[in-house]
This record gives sequence, structure tokens and C-alpha cells, in this order.
Amino acid sequence: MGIAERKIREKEATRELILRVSWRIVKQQGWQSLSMRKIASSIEYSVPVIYNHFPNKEAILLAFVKQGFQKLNNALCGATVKQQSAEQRIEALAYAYLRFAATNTEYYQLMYGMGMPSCKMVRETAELSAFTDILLAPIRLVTCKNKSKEVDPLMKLRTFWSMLHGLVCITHMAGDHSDDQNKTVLKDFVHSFIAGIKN
Amino acid sequence: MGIAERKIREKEATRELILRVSWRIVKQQGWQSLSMRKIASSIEYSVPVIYNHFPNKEAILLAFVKQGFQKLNNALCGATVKQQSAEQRIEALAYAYLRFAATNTEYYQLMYGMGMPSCKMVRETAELSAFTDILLAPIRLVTCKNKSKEVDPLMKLRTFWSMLHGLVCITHMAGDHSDDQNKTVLKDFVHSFIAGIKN
DNA sequence: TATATTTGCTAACAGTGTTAACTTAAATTT
DNA sequence: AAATTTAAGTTAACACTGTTAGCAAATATA
Repeated sequence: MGIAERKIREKEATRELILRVSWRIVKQQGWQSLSMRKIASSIEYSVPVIYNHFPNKEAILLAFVKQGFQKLNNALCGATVKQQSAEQRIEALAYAYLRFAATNTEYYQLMYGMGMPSCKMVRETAELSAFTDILLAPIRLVTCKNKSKEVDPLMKLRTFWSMLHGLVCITHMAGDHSDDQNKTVLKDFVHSFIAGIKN
Repeated sequence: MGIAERKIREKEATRELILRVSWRIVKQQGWQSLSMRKIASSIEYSVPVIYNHFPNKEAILLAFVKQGFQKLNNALCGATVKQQSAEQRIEALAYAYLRFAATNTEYYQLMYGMGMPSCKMVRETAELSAFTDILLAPIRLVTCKNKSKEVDPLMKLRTFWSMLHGLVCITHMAGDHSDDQNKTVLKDFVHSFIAGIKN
């Protein structure tokens, strides 16, 4: 009996439809003004139908958070494979991170700006732990190589992440998307960061 | 005729009452659930009265943003006066910044988390330009001293601010308020930052 | 074909920010 | 002091928001 399967397929289809129209609304009007009624009218169903696919509005936004981290992870992975040394990889990661934040502002805002409920989220969502793993890998390589000083890779990860996110925030806030200054700041950052874990 | 003056005084009094009860609500229930009706019932007036003192709700929150930057500026100034060298001042600023963010989470969230309308705000609000001046002063001192390389103080300010804010964000997100790790990361940051502007 | 189940709808509840219209109180002018 | 003007504060509404209970219709199972 393929009926059940067809139903599952249909359900999945409308679920993705909801996400698709939601994303269109987010891009057009900002995620602040995404509403259940707007979604409902876009998918040409009544409002309660949405609740058959998502427990609440937050779950829809959370889906985008995960989607965003997946995209970010892909971008980061794509940036590392080309590089040879761990140091070059770290630098490439930093550039890729900033490029992602600059070109996917809606995603980035959702990923970080949603009132930061992330205390539990960091551990629970797979996409986020994958993200930290990607950043951690080349850091581990460098820290292991030089055993003169004992440096905690997890601490260095935090340093690196703080650096990147801070730069994105301030850049975003200044409304300055001329990458001139940013690249200089980033270069500055990355080089001193790498120097900090090497010696 | 002191009537007009008394009226001005009364008006100012209820304005401050609005801010006072609003802040109480923010601290108790979070700024997300601050509402005009809650404010109205707290001040024992009807809702439209609030609009005689503030054009809209955002203006109330903006008042807290300014208040927050004033408090931050005070904390930063208090931290610098004790220090002798510019390098020590920079380090003290960094610690004071993190301490402020840790102890005044509500303020910090409002100052940065309000959907970042700050594009115009950065230039327009006096408290923010005062803030940047405070950070900029010791940076300028160090950059001027060493004329071997030409470093842009404004760029270094961005680097410094990014560093601090990024660290606050990630710390906040991790829900980790044990200052052990943070202090190590911050020390790491500050030293490499100072090294970056010296040579 | 009759029964059970899922699906989708309308309408409502309890909120939100904001504002127009009206009443009451206060201050000014005659 | 009385009449008029001005300011203050109220109620009630508008247009939204997320969420859910109750009911009708379409579908799948027995």
C-alpha cells in the first residue's frame, strides 16, 4: 500500500513549501516580520495547517538556523580543501566565514540574533557541533605540532570564533560593507592568532 | 509664574517613572516582554499617557541603550585612570568591558541585540561616539609612539572592539560565566593586540 | 457501503503597538 | 468670580501577532 508513502511525501512537500515561502518573506521583509498568517496566505492554506508541520513559529526559524549552519559548514569545508598547511587553512576559514556573513546576512542574523537561546543549542544541534569541529581541526594540527607551550585547542577555538563573530558584528553595525578595512583587520587578527598558537 | 516650571518638573518626573518601572519589568521578565500595557499599569496611568513622553516603544528601549553606554563609559573611564602606561590602560579597558557585559547583561543585550539598527545610530548618539573616543585614546598613544610602521588607529579600534564584543557574544552563547577561560582568552587577545600596534 | 481517521477550516482567545475621539480637570482671559 | 481656552487622561477601537478549540469535509480502512 503506497498510500501511506504518498502521504508522507505530500506532507514533506508542504513542509518544504512552508520553508520556501517563509524564506522568501524573510528575504523580502526581514525575519522580524515573518508571521504565521503571511505564511498561510502564501501557501494558500489556513493558519492551523502550519502547526501540523511545525510545533510553533520558533521551530520554523530554528530550521533556518540549522540550514544556515549547514551552508556555512559547506562554505568552510570548501575553503579548507584547497589549502595545504594548517595555517593556510585557518586563514582560509576566516575569509570564508566573513564572506558567508557578508553574503548571507539574513542567515547570519537568524543564526546569532535570535535572542541567543543558544545555551542548550550549542550542544544539541548537530550542525553547530559540526561547525566547531571544522574550526577545531586545523587549530588542533597547529597546537599539536608545537609542544613548547601547552595550549588548549578549545580555548583557541573560542578565541578564533570570538574574533570572527565580533568582526562580523561590528562591521554589520557600522553598515560598512567595503571589505577594504575588514580584510586588513582580519589579516591582522588571523596572523596574530596563528602566531599565538605557534610559539 | 512657577506653574509652567512645576508642569515641566511633573512631566520629567513621570518620564523617569516610566523608565524606572520599565527597567524593573526588563530585569524581571526580560526586555522581550516589556509592553506598553504593563508599563501603563505599573505607573497607574492609561496607555496613551506614555506617548506623551515617548514617541513609541522603541524610544524607551533606546533610552536604555544610551543609559547603558553611559554606564559602560563610566566603568571604562574608572578603569583607565588608575593605570599609568597606555598599554596597561588598554588591558584595563578590556577587563572593564568584559566585567560590564557580565554584570549588566540586560543592558548589554539592549545595546547590541536590538536588531542592530545601529547603522545611523553609531554616528548620531553622543554616548556611542564618547565610547569610541575612550577606546581610541590609549590606542592613539601607542600607535603614535612607534612610527616604524604606519597603523591606522581607527582600524585598530575596530579590531579591539570586535575582539571584545565577539568574546562577550560567544561567552554569553556558551552560557559559560566561569571567568577562568575568558580571562585566558582575553589575556591572549589583549597581548597580541598590543603587540600588533607596537611593532 | 458504513465506519474510522485524517485534513483543513472558521472562529476565537489573549496578547501586541498605536491612535482617534471624548471627557474631565486645570489654567488663562475677560 | 465666571466664562473660555488649553492641557491631561480616559475609553475604545484598529490592525496586527501566535496559538488552539471545535467542527465540517474529504479521505482511507473495515
